[in-house]
Amino acid sequence: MALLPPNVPASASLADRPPLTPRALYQDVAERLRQQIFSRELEPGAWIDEQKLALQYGISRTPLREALKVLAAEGLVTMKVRRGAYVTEMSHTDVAQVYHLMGLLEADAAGQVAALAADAQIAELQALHDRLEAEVAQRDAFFATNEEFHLQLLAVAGNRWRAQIVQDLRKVMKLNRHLSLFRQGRVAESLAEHRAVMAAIQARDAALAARLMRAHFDNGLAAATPA
Amino acid sequence: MALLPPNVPASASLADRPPLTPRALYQDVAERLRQQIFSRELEPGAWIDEQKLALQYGISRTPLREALKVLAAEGLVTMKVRRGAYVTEMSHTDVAQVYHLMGLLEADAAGQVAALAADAQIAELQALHDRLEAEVAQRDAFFATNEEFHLQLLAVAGNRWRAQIVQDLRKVMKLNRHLSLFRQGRVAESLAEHRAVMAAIQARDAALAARLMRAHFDNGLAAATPA
DNA sequence: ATGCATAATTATTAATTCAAATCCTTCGCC
DNA sequence: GGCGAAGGATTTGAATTAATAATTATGCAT
Repeated sequence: MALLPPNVPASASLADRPPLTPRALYQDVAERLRQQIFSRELEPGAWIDEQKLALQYGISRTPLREALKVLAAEGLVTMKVRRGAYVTEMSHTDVAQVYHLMGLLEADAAGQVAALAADAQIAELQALHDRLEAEVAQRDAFFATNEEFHLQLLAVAGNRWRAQIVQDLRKVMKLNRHLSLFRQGRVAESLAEHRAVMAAIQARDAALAARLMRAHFDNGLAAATPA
Repeated sequence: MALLPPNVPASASLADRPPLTPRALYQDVAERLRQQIFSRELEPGAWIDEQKLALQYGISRTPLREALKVLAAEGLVTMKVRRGAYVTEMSHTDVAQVYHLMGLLEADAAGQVAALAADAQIAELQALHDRLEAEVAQRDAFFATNEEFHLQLLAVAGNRWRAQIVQDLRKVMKLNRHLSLFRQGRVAESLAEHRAVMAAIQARDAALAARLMRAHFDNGLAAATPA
C-alpha cells in the first residue's frame, strides 16, 4: 500500500501537457497498467510480459519496470524472483481482511468528521449523498458517486496517511469482482446505511457515526461473501 | 505504505546464500538505503544523489532507481519530478496522524488476539512481555523487544494486510527522533500499560484489550509531543 | 518406455549510453 | 549597482545493449 506523502502534483485529469512534463513516464505507465488490471484485461494470476507490454506501449522496458515496482508496492502485482510480475490474486480471506480494515479506518474517519469538520464541509458531503440518493437506479453512477463520497469523507477527515491507505486498499479490492457481486437489493440497503451515517454526522454524534460506518462495511462484506 | 502480499520469500535471516539469488539486487539496495536512513546517515530533507550512491554501492543506477521507487511507495523518500529523491520529512502533524493510525490498528489486533488466539500463541506473547519486564533498565534492548512484541501481536492477530500497514507506519515513524524522545519515566509507564494489555488478553477480554492498547498509543503520542 | 541430464531458447535483471530538463553562473543591460 | 536573460554544467529520465538465470525441449541411458 503505497504510503506516499504529497509526491505527485495530483495533476487533475490526464493527457493535457504539450511541452510540460508534470509527471514522469513511469507514473503514466503505472496508471495505464492499473486500468488494464481493473478492466480485467489483465486478470488476477496472469503473467505480465515485460517485452510484450513495452512493445505494445511503444516504450522501453526501463520505465515499465519502475512502474511495476510501484504497482507491487500497492499490492496490485506480485513479483517473483527471476520469474517476473503477476497480477495479484486475492483469496476470500484477503477480501474479508481488507474489508475489515477499510471499515475500521473509515469509521474512524467518520467519527472525526462528525466531531471536527466545518459546517461547509459537512454540507458538501450532504450534497454528495443527495446525488447518491438520486442515482439509486443507475448502478454505474451509483458506484462512482459512492466512491467519490468515501474519498471526500477521508479528505475532510484530514489524515492523509489514512486516506492514502484506504485508497490503496480500495485498489486491491477492485482486483476481484466481489464488489459488483452485491446481492439483489443491496444497493437500497447500502443507501439506507449511508443516510444513517450522514444523519449522525449532521447531528455531530461522532461515536454513532463511527459505529454506523463500521456496520455499513460489515454488511457490505456479508453481502459480498457467497458463503 | 507498501501493501504487498506474500511477495518476498520472507528469507528468515540474511547473508546466507552463496550461489543462490533469493532476492533481487534492488531489494538489497532498498534495505541498505533504509538502514542508512534509519541511522541518520541520510537525514530527512537530504537529497539522494543517484550517481554518487550507485558508485558508492558499486552498482549501476538502474537497480538503485528501482529501489528508490519502492522506498517512495513506503513513504520513506519523496520523489520530485526531474529533481530526484529526498528523504521524507515528517511534520508534527504527520507524527500525530501516524501514531493515531498505529493505535487504531494495533488496538484492533489486540482485540482479535484476545478473542481468537490459541493459548499457545498467548503464552508466546506473555514470554515476550516477560522479557520486556526484565529489560526495563536497558533502553536499547527494551525498544528492540518492544518492537518484537508488537510485531508478534500483529502476526498472531492474523491479518497480513494490517501487519504490513503497521510495519510500514513504523518505518516512517523511525524517520524522526521522537521515538527516542520519550520523557523520563516513560519507559516505566509504557511497561505498566503493556502489562495491563497482556492481562486483558490473558483474560480473553477483547474490548478491554483494545481499549488499553489504544490508551497505550495515545499516551505514547502525548509523551512524544513536546507541545 | 520412462527418467534424468544436458543444451538451447526465452525472459528477467543489470549496466551502459543517450537525451532532456533543471539549476547555477555569468554576462549584458537598465 | 541590481535585475534579467542566456549559456553551460549537472542530474534525472529513458533507451539500448549485454549478461544471468530459468524453463523447455531433446537425446541418451537404463
